[in-house]
Amino acid sequence: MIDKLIQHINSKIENKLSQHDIDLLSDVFRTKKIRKHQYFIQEGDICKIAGFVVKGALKKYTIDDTGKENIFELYIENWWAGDKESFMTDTPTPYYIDAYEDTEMLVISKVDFLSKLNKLSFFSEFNRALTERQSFQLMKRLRSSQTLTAEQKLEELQNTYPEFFQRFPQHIIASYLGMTKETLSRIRSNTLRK
Amino acid sequence: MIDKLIQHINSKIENKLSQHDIDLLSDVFRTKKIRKHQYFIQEGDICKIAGFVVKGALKKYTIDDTGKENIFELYIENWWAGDKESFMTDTPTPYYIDAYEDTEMLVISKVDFLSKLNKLSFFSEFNRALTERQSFQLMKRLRSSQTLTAEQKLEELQNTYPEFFQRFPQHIIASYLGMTKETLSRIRSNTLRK
DNA sequence: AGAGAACGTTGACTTAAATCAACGTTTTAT
DNA sequence: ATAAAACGTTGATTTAAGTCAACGTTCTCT
Repeated sequence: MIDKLIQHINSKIENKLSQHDIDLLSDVFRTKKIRKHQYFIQEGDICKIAGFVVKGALKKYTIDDTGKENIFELYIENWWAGDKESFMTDTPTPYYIDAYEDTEMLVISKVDFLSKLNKLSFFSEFNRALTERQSFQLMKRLRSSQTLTAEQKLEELQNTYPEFFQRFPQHIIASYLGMTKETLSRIRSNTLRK
Repeated sequence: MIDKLIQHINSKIENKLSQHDIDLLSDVFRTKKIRKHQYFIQEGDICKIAGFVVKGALKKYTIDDTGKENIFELYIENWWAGDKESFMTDTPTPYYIDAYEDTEMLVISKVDFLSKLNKLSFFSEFNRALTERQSFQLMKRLRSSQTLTAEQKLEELQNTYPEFFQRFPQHIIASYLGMTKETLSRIRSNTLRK
């Protein structure tokens, strides 16, 4: 199971991992299974672990005062799930993350992350690249959120992460895009008609 | 002039900079002045430099097909201006950055950034912290963009960056918040009335 | 196999914010 | 000093998307 993580890290760094690195990774990551509908984190938690999705699907969202879910991230295989801000700064998370499918993750504690991984040059390089990439994606999403119409947002997501449409139902995709399920449904029937 | 940069970096890292570090920084950063209305970067540029604002104010924006400016970032003293994605990945930027006031910056080339700074542990620590912080802020802004009303967005900005309201006119603030100047004006007159 | 939940669609109506336009005030440049 | 540009406000109108509600279909669990 650690293989998928090794592959993932290898794909993002310059030099392949040594056997020693691999042993160390096997040591600090542990398996965590989350059944459908179960929480990985809940609002108010101070996140002590972060997780790499080996198999399954999850969603990250807030719940507003009317009880509505606002979804911000969707995770499938090879994504990192968690609230990095809560993890790094020891502050309560505003998010929930729960499994939309039965999920298997490799998780690491903050203690191990800081004391064992982050001082390894391969890992800090990997982590830097990942953080940077996430920040580019966030900037793009903010831009889309502020400038695109609902129809354009849908089209962009279909180009960027087509796999989401295979894994999540429409009402979840709609919330991720910041629109209602009704709006998404209408856009789809309009664009099909063309 | 380099003093402001030194102070800024010192405030974000564990151990203070040594004289040697300071000399090195003085060496790789050069001064750049930008007069009001002049560009720092333009759409299509591959950004070869990034800059620290010593004095002045700038805005980062795209221009849509109708010619409208959509503002995404505002920079004043002690902010880093540039398109990091273009800078790091050598891709054309979609943004313009221009000076809203006469501005003085300390700029660094990508070559020096990679070959001289990033291998210094104090700088990579600083850079990591900065990138991480920006990514947290972006997540928060995306969340606000998707879940808050215009009135709530204004209130949040007044709490987060009250200094922007002293430095930029309302129509620029409005665009930064993803609303029109008319909407911002109406919100203000409504909330004053209360 | 059957009940209930989850999901997607459609229609009628509402609403927050955008657009369009006009106008007064302030700032800027020469 | 003065003309032009930049800025902010207000009113009338439009519009994209949200809300509310009903209904049919498809999963899912036991």
